[in-house]
Amino acid sequence: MQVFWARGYDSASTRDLLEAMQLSRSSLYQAFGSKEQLFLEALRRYRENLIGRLHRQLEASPSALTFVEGLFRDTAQDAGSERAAIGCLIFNSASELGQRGDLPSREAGESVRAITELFRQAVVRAQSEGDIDPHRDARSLATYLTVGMAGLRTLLKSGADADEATHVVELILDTLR
Amino acid sequence: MQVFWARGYDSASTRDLLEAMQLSRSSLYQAFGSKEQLFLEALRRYRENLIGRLHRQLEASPSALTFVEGLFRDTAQDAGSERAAIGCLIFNSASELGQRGDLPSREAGESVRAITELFRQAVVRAQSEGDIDPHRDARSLATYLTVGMAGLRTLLKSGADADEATHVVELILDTLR
DNA sequence: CCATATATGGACTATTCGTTCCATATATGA
DNA sequence: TCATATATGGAACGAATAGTCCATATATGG
Repeated sequence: MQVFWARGYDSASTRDLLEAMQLSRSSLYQAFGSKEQLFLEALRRYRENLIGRLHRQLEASPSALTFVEGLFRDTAQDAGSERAAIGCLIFNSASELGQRGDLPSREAGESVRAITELFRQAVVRAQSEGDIDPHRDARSLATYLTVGMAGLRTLLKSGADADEATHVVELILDTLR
Repeated sequence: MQVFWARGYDSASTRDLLEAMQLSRSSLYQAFGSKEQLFLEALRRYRENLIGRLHRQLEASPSALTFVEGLFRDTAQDAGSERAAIGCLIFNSASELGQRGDLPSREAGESVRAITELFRQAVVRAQSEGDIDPHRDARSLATYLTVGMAGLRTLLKSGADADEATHVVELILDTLR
């Protein structure tokens, strides 16, 4: 998974994948059938891990707003790190695969939508907690947060420092209030 | 250039490039020396075209704010088109090449910064025109717009429709006012 | 018109790509 | 212990990869 994560779908070679998985060639094709299938499994697993973890964090948070704030601030603070340079597999894949119509492309789109859905739940809860105006459209605000996170990740990849990223994050979060 | 644009740096094969440029193998290597050099030239040319065009649009605009608004709204309205699926070479490259340290990667980062600089000029002018509070930090607002555009492009690649994108764009633009 | 310089077509490297195949090793169940 | 199923290592596949080379075409300048 880390191989697809760091190098992207097309550029990840089967040799890299075999080495990372400590697996023989035939074992991989016996277990997954193709590079495409392996990618689909890796992406789904990444998504379920991510969404699951974020969901638990959201539930454990004193308020949905502080969860969103913490998520964005932590991401910004990560500027310059190895993690920030690699980014997020979901946004990486969406950017690389675009709308090319095959299964990996559609799966990437689905994963972006799953992130938006997570954000939507957070927004709805923040509305019920009085932190966001309940009359505002939760779905649009959620998509806005997805756009903010996707853009932030691209900014970090372009080499922005933590200061710059943090200022931007505060501007993004201002919209919620 | 369209080849790098549509397929990315790594995945663009020399054969595709030759065909698109109507050029023979030896001619390409005589003229550019390597695929990397060719990419650098293509990216610089794309950037100068883009920045130049946006600069002219900005100058021709009745106000800097309407220029920014028009740019974002037009991009959102493009949802579902071929153009939107391909995205922007600069953000595509920044996302693909990340911080991997080589020349193409650094050039992609520079190009993102060039976009931010264009936005900064627009913000400064909008401040002088009374559309944006002059006390706000123009540089942060400019980076915010870069993040908004990068995120918007990722959203469009993930298959969002024009309605969704337009709502998000209005939220992005609200921050300026 | 001829000599020289540059541009080009296309065959040719060596390597890597994703995938298949088969012979052998290991595990499982009777 | 033996038969059978599954997992694995490694060789091999044809196609595609970036890049090189040379012989020929084309253009240029005297």
